[in-house]
Amino acid sequence: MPELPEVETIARSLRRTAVGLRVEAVRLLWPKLLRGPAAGLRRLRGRRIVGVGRRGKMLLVSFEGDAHLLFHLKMTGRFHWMDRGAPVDRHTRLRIAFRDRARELRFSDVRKFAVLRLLDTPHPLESPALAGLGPEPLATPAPDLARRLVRRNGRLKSLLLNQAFLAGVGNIYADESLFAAGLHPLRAASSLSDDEALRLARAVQKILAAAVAAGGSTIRDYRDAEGMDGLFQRDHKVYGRRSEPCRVCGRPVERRVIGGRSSFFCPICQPLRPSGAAGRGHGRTSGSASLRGNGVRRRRSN
DNA sequence: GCCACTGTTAGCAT
DNA sequence: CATGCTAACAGTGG
Repeated sequence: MPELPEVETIARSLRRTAVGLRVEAVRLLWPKLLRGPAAGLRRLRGRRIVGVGRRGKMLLVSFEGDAHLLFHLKMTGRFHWMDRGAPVDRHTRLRIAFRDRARELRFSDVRKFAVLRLLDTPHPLESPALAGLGPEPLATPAPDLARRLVRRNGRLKSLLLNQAFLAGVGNIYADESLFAAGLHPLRAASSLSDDEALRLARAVQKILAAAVAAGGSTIRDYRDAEGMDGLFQRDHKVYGRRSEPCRVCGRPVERRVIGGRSSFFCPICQPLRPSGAAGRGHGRTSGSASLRGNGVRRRRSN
């Protein structure tokens, strides 16, 4: 389900509604949700929620005393505010009740892919659970992202989905970004001209920012913690539009499986081989430095 | 009933 | 480093 814009929207929703509340009880209904001993959750009793954050597609709920719940929602993870006495849906995996509150926060997950970790550190963002993630697309200058792109060999589609390469982009926003950049999902990243790489970096940022502003995309299940639908699905140009006319050129949108994921693109607007004068070869933009070469050698992390 | 499909990703083989 | 396959699980739709 949720990619960066959806998780960001949920984080904002929880920030509005949950920060400041003091925990009365945490009940884990599906023990496998939590990586680590369930007993640890008892420590949260009596503590207030002091903040809600996001890193990539991970949601971080922070409590007093250096305790944090780190959620990965995977496909179908959702939060709901419910009356404490309301019937518990069969997909509810976790309940958090608060002092002096009639409503409790429930986490549900139909497919049981979601993962929860309890962190006890003053610096959760440096925890090993987040260590492998690539940069935050909206907090990294586009030229830096472009430089990373051009150093890789894989297909654009797979690279954008690779969380170690870039954190937070999933199937919807990868396809929408590639369309916005006019680049074919099968293009090798290393074949991009400097202009193309920069175009893609900016397209990713533009699409993600617009999606956050629209509250994410509601295709099926997704809602924020307050039950609100996202609206960005209305702006999808290619995702889920197989055989429908491209909104720019009118030709049918194509669907193909790439790297095991269904991929939607317009074969005219996103040609595999660049045509026309723009974007051919490895030419550098006049007056600006190349994204390639004369770079500092990367040292391998130990 | 069967089959294909789904917004994710870890693990393993090649 | 890249790619392909499987599995984790449940529901929906043809």
